[in-house]
Amino acid sequence: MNDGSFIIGFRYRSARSFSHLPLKAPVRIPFKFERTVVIFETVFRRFPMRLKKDDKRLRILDSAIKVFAHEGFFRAKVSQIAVEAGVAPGTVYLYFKNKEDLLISIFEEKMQDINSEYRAAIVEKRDGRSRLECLVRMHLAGFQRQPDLAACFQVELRQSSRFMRENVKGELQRYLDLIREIVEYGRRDGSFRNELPVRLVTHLIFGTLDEVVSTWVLSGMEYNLVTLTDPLMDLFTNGLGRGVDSVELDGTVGGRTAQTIMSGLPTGRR
Amino acid sequence: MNDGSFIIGFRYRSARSFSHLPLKAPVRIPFKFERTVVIFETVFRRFPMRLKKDDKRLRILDSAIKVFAHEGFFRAKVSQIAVEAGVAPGTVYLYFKNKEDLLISIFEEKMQDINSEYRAAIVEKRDGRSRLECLVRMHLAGFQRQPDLAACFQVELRQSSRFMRENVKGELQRYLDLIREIVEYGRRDGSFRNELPVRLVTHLIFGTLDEVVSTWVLSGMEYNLVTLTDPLMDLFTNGLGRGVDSVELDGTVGGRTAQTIMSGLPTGRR
Amino acid sequence: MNDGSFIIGFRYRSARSFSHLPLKAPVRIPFKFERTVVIFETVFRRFPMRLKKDDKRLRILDSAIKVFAHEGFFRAKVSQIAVEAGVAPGTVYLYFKNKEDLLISIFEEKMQDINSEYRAAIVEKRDGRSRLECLVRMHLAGFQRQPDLAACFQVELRQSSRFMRENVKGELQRYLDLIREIVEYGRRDGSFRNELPVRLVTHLIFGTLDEVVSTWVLSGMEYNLVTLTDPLMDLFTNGLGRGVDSVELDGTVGGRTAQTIMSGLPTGRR
Amino acid sequence: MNDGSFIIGFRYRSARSFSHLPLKAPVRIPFKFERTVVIFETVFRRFPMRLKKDDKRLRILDSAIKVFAHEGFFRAKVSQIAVEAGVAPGTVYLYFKNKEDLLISIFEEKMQDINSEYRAAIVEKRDGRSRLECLVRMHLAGFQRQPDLAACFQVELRQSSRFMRENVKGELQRYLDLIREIVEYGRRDGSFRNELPVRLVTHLIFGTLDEVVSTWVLSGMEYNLVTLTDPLMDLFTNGLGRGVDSVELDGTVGGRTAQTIMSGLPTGRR
DNA sequence: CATGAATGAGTATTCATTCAT
DNA sequence: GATGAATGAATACTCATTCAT
Repeated sequence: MNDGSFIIGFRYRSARSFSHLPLKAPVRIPFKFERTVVIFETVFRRFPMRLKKDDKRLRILDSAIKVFAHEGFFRAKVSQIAVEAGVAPGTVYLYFKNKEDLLISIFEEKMQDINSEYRAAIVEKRDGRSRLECLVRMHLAGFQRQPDLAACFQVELRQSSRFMRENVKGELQRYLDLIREIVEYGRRDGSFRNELPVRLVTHLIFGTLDEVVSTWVLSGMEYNLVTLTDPLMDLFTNGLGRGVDSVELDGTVGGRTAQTIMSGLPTGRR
Repeated sequence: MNDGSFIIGFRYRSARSFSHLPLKAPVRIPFKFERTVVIFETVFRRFPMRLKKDDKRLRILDSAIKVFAHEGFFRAKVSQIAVEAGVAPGTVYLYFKNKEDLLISIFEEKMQDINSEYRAAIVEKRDGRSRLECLVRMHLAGFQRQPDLAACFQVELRQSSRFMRENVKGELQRYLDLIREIVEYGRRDGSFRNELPVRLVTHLIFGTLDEVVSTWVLSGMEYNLVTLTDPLMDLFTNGLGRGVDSVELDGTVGGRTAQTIMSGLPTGRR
Repeated sequence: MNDGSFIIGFRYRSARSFSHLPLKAPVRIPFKFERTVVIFETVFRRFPMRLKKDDKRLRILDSAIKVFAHEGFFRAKVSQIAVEAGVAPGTVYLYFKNKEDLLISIFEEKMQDINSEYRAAIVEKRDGRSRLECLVRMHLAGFQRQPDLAACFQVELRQSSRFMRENVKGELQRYLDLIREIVEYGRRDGSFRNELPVRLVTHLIFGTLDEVVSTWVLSGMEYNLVTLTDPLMDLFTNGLGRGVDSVELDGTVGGRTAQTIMSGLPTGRR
Repeated sequence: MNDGSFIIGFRYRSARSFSHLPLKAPVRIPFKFERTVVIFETVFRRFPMRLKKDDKRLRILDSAIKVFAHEGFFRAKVSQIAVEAGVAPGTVYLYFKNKEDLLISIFEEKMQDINSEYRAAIVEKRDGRSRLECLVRMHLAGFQRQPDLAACFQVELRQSSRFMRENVKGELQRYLDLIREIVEYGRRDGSFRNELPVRLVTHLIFGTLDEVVSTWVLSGMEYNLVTLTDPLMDLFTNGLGRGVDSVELDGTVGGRTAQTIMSGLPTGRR
């Protein structure tokens, strides 16, 4: 859809709504449009900004998260989402192109927030291992905090073939990039082995986190996800192996590591 | 719309009906009828099809795998599956309760085969590491051999809430059990560290394999999955941390690495 | 979509349904297809022909005529048509692609009948004037006999832009051709003036018939259309003029003509 | 979809908003937003639009003509009309009761103008034939000058059942009356035959003009309508029959022609 | 067992119209 | 008067499932 053309202006919406933005192009307008949107609206607008509309849009998006999480994408009814959001069904279509756009938007916008937030937190850590631990912890904590969003991400999002085809290369890719950068950073600072197949490691990390969260979602979200951070970090960094050679040299290493790993695991789960 | 092409024959007509013809040209049964159709159904149509029932059931199941993989569960039409299988739509319901049952059955029956086959192969390996490698290799090779099944397992199967709720504890659980047993076996024979959180390790292994296969499916299945076996095994056993080789040279490195790795962790949390 | 592949079979319909046809290609299958359909089904079919289906299709078509005539195309509900035909709404879509296809089919099939029937009747007349009168009479009588069809033709059919674009050059054009042929025939046999602008005359005749029928439809179909045949023929052949020159030569011509013209007109209408 | 054209403004946003710009390029307002859109809405937007109300009402009416002509009544969107007129959708409802009222108003008001104008022109002609010719010429020229209006009249107006029922007796009737009066006037002054069935003649004239214009509209308005005036007048006055010239030479021809014409008619019917 | 014509419940989406600002 | 965001009624069409043959 995006053919590089510019669209300036938007449906049913006063241009002024964006006047509070610094407006460096491109500005994504989250309505029905599928193109880059730019506004050169520069001067002398004195009427007040009404942000209630954004509120409405957000309410619809959050309702969609809730309904998709509980009903599943295909079973979810747009009218139900509208009711949850306290709007009429038609209103949903003022803000989203269609039901699938709703699903895609959930992913894009929430993932965008996640990418920004995580990246900001991660760059403050000074070594690869800390960065990885930071990511793991935030990943688990984030889904724990927003279970419906977790359900959407882990299950429903995969319903959309358009999503699968187009968006893996979008925000999700940026998430994978973040992981990859952490691995590469860790490789350089000596946290991780130098010869690591980076792409595969990225899959290992993401796949494991994904699987752990999926299992948590499907199990009814009954335990604390975040407690898995430490043992996961241990697995990531040390693997399953006895560290055969080092153990041979120093039997105590295993023991010390063991304590570290075990601590923090929910006892009930094991 | 009429472009001068000819359509001969009809939908919902078993493709099998034409199997006695010397048809060399690819015979495609349309779901959308936007193609030329010709029937050479000329003679002696009364000889019975000698096909065992199980054959028919299996054909339907395999058609379902194909169609689900290509169209997605919700977009797949039962009539499509029937045509691919060379039966009437009603016939599908002689063998399966409904569309979802088809999906569940795919998983249950194929997974059962996989569980049996893999287990048989694995018990022949005499140590945990070999067993894990055997599993990884079979997992990757298996999906590589049956891409449609892979697509079903990785994506479509998650559509069914009934599946998600009931069947995770079925054959999939037995697959996870197989992984867990391998890990425990390896722990006992010294292949793996003794203190491993087994369940988490299982997720790490399964999640990684899952993610690797998913990525392969979504990337268009263009590369060779099986070649990932060795690097994956390395990651599983050794993790990301700097490790073994350097340890051989300098026993203290292991310790140092451990310290380095741990540093930066919020002390309060450990 | 048409990639040159062959598709064998058609939707939900036994090929035998067409076995009663002489099957000179092309055979229009009135389902969802938008292409010519040909069957080379030649031999040894012993099962009985079930023509009930055609009956059902016809019932739907006739219901559509009735509902379109009374409600108008856009206001007509497919479900209403189904109810009138005594079938389920979904059944309509087994026989017609969509609502507009229903409208187009009404026109095409009924117009086809009309063209065949009228042409057959007309060729038996041996001079242009008789042929024209035959056409006028059949046109008026035909609509008089089927008022709902008349309403469809005169009003509803024009709703369909697809109709307007594509079908004016189809069966309707064949009707106009019939008129044109009559005019040309009459020109050759001396019934009509030699220098007539044939196309314009065709419009004059068709437009007048159309207008007369439309007026009749819109007036509530309260009077007898057929009685207008003779006066219309007089107008067509003699025009409005006093036949100035001839009248000058022979005053009686006007009178004789007058009697001819007036006879047969419904007195109530004038 | 993107044909390189620029569209300035956006949906539901008054095009008028841009009327103060030195816009030379054609400004097309999109209804479907599949084009590049740019807004140069930069400055001093507070000067009031000095447009009389009647001007606004007229602009809406003219937009409606354009949109109805291009889209058809049912497919036309009120919002489309509003954008074309440079007003908000709600504004349309300040001037017109609803969408259908818009259609009716087009007819009533434009037809009123036509009736007045034509009548004024016609009364200046001193004999029936000249009057008829004047009407034919004005009819053809009028539609030629306003093709959108022609399309509305010929096609869209028939969509409205309310129109068909109520308004045929309104301004359209006055147009038919005008024709009838011309015929009667011509009858009295000897231009036309005395015994003409006036109402039928009115249909003949109106139907022919209507058909000729419809054909012109549907053919893409590619030829000059007005040039049809003379041949149409000839047809109206002289009909199709062999006539005048030969009569001058041989008075008996008229009789013979009459006989020839009549022969072949079913005697019983006359 | 097989068939496939018929069913009819179910829903995303549109757009004329309103009314608070 | 003018606006345009919000409304919500209205409906064509699909397709899983059934059951008479």
